[in-house]
Amino acid sequence: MPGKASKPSIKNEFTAFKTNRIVEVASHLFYERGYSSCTLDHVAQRLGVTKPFLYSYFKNKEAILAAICEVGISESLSVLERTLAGGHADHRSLLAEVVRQVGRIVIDRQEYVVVYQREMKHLSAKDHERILRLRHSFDHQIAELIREGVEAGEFREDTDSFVAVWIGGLISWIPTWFSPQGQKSAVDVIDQLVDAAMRLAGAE
Amino acid sequence: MPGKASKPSIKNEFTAFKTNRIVEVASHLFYERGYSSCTLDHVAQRLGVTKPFLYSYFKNKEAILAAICEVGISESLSVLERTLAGGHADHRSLLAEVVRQVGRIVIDRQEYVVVYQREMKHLSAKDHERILRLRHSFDHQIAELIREGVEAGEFREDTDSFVAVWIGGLISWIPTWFSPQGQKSAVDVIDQLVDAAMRLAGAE
DNA sequence: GAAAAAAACTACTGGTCAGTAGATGGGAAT
DNA sequence: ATTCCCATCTACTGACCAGTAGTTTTTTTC
Repeated sequence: MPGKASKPSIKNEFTAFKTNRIVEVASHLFYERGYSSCTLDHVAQRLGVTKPFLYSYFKNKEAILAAICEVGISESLSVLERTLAGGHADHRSLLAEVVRQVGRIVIDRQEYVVVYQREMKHLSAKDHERILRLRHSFDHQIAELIREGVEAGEFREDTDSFVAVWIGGLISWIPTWFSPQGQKSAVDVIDQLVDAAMRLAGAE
Repeated sequence: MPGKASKPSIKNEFTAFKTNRIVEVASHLFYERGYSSCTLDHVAQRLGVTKPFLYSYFKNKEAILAAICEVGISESLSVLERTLAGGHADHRSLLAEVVRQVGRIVIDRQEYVVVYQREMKHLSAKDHERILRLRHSFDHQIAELIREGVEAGEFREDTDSFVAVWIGGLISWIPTWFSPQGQKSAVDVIDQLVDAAMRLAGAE
């Protein structure tokens, strides 16, 4: 059961491993077929187990979805906070670095992010609210970063801190069109993303 | 049945009206509950009719979805072409005008656009391909507009025409966060959108 | 206004699926 | 070796739903 803080032990590691595998496989299938059209029998089959197995690791189908939805945003938040803490010279390079790292996450976690965006509304009110708070915290910190950067004269002074939302959109949009098999490599896309974010912030 | 070119007549107008109402109501319910979780009985009930009624206007559930998905992109395309035709002075104002108009469409047709993005994968291969072609045509024409603008020296010369995709992302992202009840009015958002698009294109 | 045609309805089917009760079997403890 | 326990499974239920067959109601036609 995720969200439970336990002492580390061989047993807990096994449990964590299995929980994780369920989330991985479910995420992939939800991505392919959509949450409502993907059955738990499908997920179980792909894992080589049976449906009741899933129910000993998750309360119900929705709990699996919640676990999936949390991955992208909580990783992004922790990268954001780590980057803000590690002393970067100026707001410009700070923003660039955050965008670069989060861009990497949404590309690596592409399917999780897409499932989150598409299926969010199937979350229980509680899970929905919790995850939305994480998202708002992220946007808010980016907005703050931009506000400070404008004050410091590093971004064009007519830049509204609301561009944080536009930059968030840029990032969130990637997983819907990016394909690892496409012509553009992940690195190319991330470079372009960083460039686009800097343009939006007015940092030339 | 949509996609049928018939002589105008009172009868056809009635049919078109009913078809349209089905699409409207279905779009709203698909938006709220998701395509797979929304039953045709629900749609019928909301319309004050019964399920077989729907089947005399659409072949099946997927056909209703296809009709919904087509709205946003086909309106955007026709606005794009109208704007390109109506002689605008320069590429800068041409791009601004297209973005403004399409921004207006995605806000007005918010629910249609979101359903399209979320539920696209439930379309039949045929419908999916047809609608994707429309989308690509749009992106391609924007890319062309930017390429010409760069050549004409109206946009920064280091602007890759791939920013068309980023601008498309900016636009497509709006319906997922914009709320008519929110603090920001539609006009504000569109103004900001146009500003953001111009920054991405490197038109200062 | 009767007959024919069109439109919409009632009532059903066959299949699907989240979630559960109780069985089973293999490892740990005594 | 026997008991117990935990993980997992088999087998089921109750509800739901896309799509349809055949009937009724309304409109059109003559």
